[in-house]
Amino acid sequence: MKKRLSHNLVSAVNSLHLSGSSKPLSFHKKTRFIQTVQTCNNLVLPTLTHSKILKSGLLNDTIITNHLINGYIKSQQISQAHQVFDEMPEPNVVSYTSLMSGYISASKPQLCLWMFREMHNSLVLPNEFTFATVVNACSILADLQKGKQVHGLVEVFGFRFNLVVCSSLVDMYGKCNEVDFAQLVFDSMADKNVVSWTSMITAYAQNGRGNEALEVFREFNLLDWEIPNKFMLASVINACASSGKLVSGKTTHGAVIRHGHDSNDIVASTLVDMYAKCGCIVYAARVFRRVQNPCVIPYTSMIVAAGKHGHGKVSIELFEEMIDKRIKPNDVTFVAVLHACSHSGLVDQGLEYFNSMSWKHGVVPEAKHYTCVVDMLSRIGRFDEAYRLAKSIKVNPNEGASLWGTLLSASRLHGRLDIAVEASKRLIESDQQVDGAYVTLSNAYVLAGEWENANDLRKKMKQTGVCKEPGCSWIDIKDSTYVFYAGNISFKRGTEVLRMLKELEREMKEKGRSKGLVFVDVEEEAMEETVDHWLKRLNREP
DNA sequence: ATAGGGTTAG
Repeated sequence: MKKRLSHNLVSAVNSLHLSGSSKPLSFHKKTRFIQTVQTCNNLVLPTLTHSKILKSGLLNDTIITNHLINGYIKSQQISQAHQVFDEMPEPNVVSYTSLMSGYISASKPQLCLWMFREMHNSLVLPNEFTFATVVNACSILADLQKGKQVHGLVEVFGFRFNLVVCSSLVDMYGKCNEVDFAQLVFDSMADKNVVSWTSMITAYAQNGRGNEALEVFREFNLLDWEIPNKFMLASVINACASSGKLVSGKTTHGAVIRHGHDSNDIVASTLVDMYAKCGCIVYAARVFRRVQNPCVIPYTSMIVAAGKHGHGKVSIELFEEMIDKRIKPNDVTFVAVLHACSHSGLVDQGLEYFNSMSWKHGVVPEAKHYTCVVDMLSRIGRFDEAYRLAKSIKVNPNEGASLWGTLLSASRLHGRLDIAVEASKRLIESDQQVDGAYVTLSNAYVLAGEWENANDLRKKMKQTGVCKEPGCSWIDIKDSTYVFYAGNISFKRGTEVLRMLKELEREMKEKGRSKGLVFVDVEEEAMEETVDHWLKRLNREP
């Protein structure tokens, strides 16, 4: 590899022979030059060739300069690329589009949009590459408004029949949680390929509509003109995981093996995740151990899987194993570890990991990590620390919602009304999950016996039209899905379930694990009666 | 010359 690089370097210089002379290059030399820049993948080469081009006066040649821009982008020197762009007398579509996609690979999608606006103000017209790129920026930002604007321009410029542009539109609508729009675009497409089908499946899978994702997958298979690839299979398994479909998950696992994708890291990660979410931790572990040289992603999935099943110690072992193998943990890995510690009561170890993130592993804690720690501390009743930590960081509305939401539900469980009030105030301020905040706070009042406050809050909800959709869980048995709504036991064998819960509660109390279960997830006005009824019943019973 | 899809938490 090293040899090839230095060879490139030499040939770059040789192919130019430019020093001093400003003679136009021969076609042959230009081609040689372009080939050299294309293969460059180190930091020195673009700069070196840049200076050669500068001396030769070739910087006015748009094609040559575009190659230089791409050279800088490939070697991750986006600001240099932009500088070259700025000095171009006549940038064309490629110059603009290259820089735009450069900004995306530099994880600066905002600047990609900015470049697109610049382009719009110039006389250069966008092409299908430009649109695919800018739509991609919108989906990374999950910016529906921008996405729709760009979609309008796609129609205006006549790219609505372009396969790639439409695939990225499907993806964009999916990432913006507008699955029905995604379906609309998908249905309007004349040409479809594995990528567009995968985008559609992913859109459903990532929006909690696993059934429809599987339906689309079935439709794809019925066409029988292309076989699913690893991208598609990963997405389908994700759909199974998020809707708890073990049987479909196993069937898809079969397809993964048949198509020879079982050695793929990411596919294995989705399988680990799917089995863990469907309750089969043993299968999850088996799939994980079969991965040769797992990278950070399967490790993280397995850490999550163990943590979810209450094996926090195993999560920690996996983390340490990973570090020993010199695999660098990322931000998600730490969420997983902290989450695992939190759910297994390994608070001190969790705090230790949290404090070592930055200096030991080079991962700067973000809001989501603070949220985990707040969760960890408040779970065991260390509210004052949790509250202090939550107050100490700056968050955007979205992050604030999960941060204060975590604190709110924990403080309700522990009956810390003061913190519950404070947390819900902040939650309502963040203008996210307002419905949930109202309900949880009102439940906290109920728990503290402050019925009047609870009623006031209910009234306020009615006035402002805030209404909470009832939460639910479900399980698939054979071909049927059984759905259970929060606060509702009016299904078959409901009383049996309640009796079982009481029994579990008794055992937990005996082992000192719980101060008592809370059965007050009043989600709807109409259910208040039944819940009150239970509450009284539960209080009456010893 | 420049473009599209997969994973991990709550």
